[in-house]
Amino acid sequence: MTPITPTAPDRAAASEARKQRIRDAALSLFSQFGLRGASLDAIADQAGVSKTNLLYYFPSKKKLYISVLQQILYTWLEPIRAIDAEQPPAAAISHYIRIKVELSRDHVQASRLFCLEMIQGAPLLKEELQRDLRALVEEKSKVIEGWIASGSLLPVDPHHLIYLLWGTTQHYADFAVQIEAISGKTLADPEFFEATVNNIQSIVLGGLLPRSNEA
Amino acid sequence: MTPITPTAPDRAAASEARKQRIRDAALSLFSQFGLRGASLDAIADQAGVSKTNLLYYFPSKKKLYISVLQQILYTWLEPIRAIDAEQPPAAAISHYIRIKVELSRDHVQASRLFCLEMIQGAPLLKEELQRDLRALVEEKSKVIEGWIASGSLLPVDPHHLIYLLWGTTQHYADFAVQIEAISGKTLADPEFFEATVNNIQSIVLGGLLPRSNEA
DNA sequence: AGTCGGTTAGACCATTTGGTCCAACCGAAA
DNA sequence: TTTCGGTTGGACCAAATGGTCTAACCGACT
Repeated sequence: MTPITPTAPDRAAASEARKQRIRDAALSLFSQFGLRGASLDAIADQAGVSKTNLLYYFPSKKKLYISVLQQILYTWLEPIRAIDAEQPPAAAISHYIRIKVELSRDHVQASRLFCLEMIQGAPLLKEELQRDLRALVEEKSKVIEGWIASGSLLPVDPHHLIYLLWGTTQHYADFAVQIEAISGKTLADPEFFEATVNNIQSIVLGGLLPRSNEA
Repeated sequence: MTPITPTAPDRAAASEARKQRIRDAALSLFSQFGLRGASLDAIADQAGVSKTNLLYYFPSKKKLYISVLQQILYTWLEPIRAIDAEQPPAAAISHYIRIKVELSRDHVQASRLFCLEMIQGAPLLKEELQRDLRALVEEKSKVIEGWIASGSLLPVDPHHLIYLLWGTTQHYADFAVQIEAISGKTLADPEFFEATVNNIQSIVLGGLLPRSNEA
């Protein structure tokens, strides 16, 4: 399948492992300090590799950054792909919220890097956002509108619903420090994780106000 | 009130204006590239001031950063202070959402700098968060619990409600690029602004699911 | 006029940083 | 054994960066 490796396969595997170690270190530092704020020295250091070696695998800082970004982008947008019209909306949205909070728990750094890139104006992702993500959101909006038309969902603008879900779930990764300062808990705590999922689900699906039983 | 200025008041005023110009430029660059990513040269340049002059007013980069951060912190946490037990919850929360979305519209850079600082672990704000913000949230949580006890709000964990409100509203500032890529609109557009506020209010207060009229 | 303190900027410095160069290494094929 | 391509790292470089030093400026008060 892959082109025959010119040297022993161990060689190629070791090389790929090294690349991944570098990408991991890069994610760790980029997600904390941004593209400009993280230095190649620091990344190479954390990866346990010489800077020259890093630049052998990734010919420039920007290339490394893009490589890292590409790798997380797919994972990041996966949950929304899974939203599916066949399910009843309550189940679909509940499931989406859970998956997204899981993502915030298990991929904090990816979440933060994504956020950093957005804050900076997404110079490297703008095209992809405008093309792929926009189409994806449009498709899912159709699904939501179908639910509304069938009367199983109250009328809301699908876009804003999606933004609310994104914003809320993402918040638990990006602002984890703040949340920990206030609640003293992290998503790593299973109880807090469940409480988070349940509360978001209950507010989004049921709202805050009790329905006075009139009419 | 203030100690008598040793020189003419114009002098002091001009000086303060300059300081503010520097802080503004600093906010603009720090909020885009972070503490490490923004350079003093660039800040001085954008403020129309020599780098030496900048360092005359703010003796170090870190001091400048802290000064900027301090200035936005108060503004940033003001809306939650305004939540008040006397109002009915629907009005109080609706109002809070509107104020917060206004903040995301009018202080994008402040929002982003705040977000950046959180992502980095808030090394400079952690104490203040743990002390002031925590107390503030605790106080407001009491108010929310009062509403729940009186039956005018469905039972939710106040903390998670607050996080949901923060996350959702903040999202419109920090991820403005993404939102613009998808919706093609900005909060600067009055219609989009109103739609944003209304949709968040309606989802948070009323939820998504229609209440089947049973019982 | 002189001077005094707050203010401003140009020259300069040490360190950091992204990136290049060259010599060496190493396992496999000839 | 030699050689060869992929791999590795130490030395090095030019630019950028945070910060200092020194000299001059300027308006107010004597």
